[in-house]
Amino acid sequence: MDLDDTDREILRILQEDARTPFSEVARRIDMSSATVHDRVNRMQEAGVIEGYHAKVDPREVGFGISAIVGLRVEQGREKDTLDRLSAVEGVQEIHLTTGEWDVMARVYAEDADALRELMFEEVAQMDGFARSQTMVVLGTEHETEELPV
Amino acid sequence: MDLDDTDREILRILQEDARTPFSEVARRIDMSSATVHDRVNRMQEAGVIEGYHAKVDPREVGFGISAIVGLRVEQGREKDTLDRLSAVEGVQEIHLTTGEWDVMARVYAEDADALRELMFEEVAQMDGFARSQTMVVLGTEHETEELPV
DNA sequence: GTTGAAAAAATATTGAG
DNA sequence: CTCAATATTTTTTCAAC
Repeated sequence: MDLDDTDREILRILQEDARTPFSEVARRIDMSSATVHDRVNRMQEAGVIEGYHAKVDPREVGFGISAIVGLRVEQGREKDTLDRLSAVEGVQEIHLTTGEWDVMARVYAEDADALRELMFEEVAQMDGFARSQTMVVLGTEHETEELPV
Repeated sequence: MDLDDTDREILRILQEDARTPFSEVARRIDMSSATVHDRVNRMQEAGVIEGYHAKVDPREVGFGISAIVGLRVEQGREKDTLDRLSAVEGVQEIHLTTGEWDVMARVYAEDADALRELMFEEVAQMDGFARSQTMVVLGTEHETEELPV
């Protein structure tokens, strides 16, 4: 889909605050809210906007620790192995990558103990993983949901 | 902040679709919309809900490639180095980690060429980084914005 | 592709149990 | 904390340019 400057402005506003009323978006970009509505609909249908999500603070809901995990997957069974990994609660992202690891995953757990259990008793024991490395996140210096559109 | 089951249900709904009208949230959890409104306000004020963001497909806005980057930071100048890294366009996340790398970052770029430029001509040249490794994301197997609350 | 206006729906607010 | 009623805003639709 081709996006013009108006579309990009709308995206910027909704990335920053997805609950901004269309009427206010319209005010800010100096157009009618019907136009905003129409453009947002088209961007949703085209898959440019994939959804709207409330960002919840992990700590406030009991996830006191997270880690970035590198994994080596045994050849020939990637699909099945990753499907099982996806289903593990606390596993938020799984990316196939070049370089040192086949897979990089982001996992959340309640505390260090739960993370140990998750990694060493659940993930590392799963068939299909040859090796893993857990990098515990000590802190997040910078994090944005907003792409520079 | 203490969250009860009702709060958690509201969080689940808003994590899945942040634009769900409060009246519909209320219907689904069988409460009045005033209650939902009140609870959402309290969760916002307490920082449980950090915001609402439209999820935009990176490819649709010109980011055809992304990478997970490991970095070693020279001791004694972490703060300044990471501040400068945060300001680089396309750098979405920066986490301090244990293990092989001091810092893990997620970066987005237009294409392989732009990623090379970003990494080797911008980041790797920055004072303060001793070493880096770029793991190009070949695909994303699983990704959710929703924490299992 | 955009607009303005009207109808439908949702949200904010208030007072009370 | 929750509800119900009301006042205010917003969303949605649609004829018209």
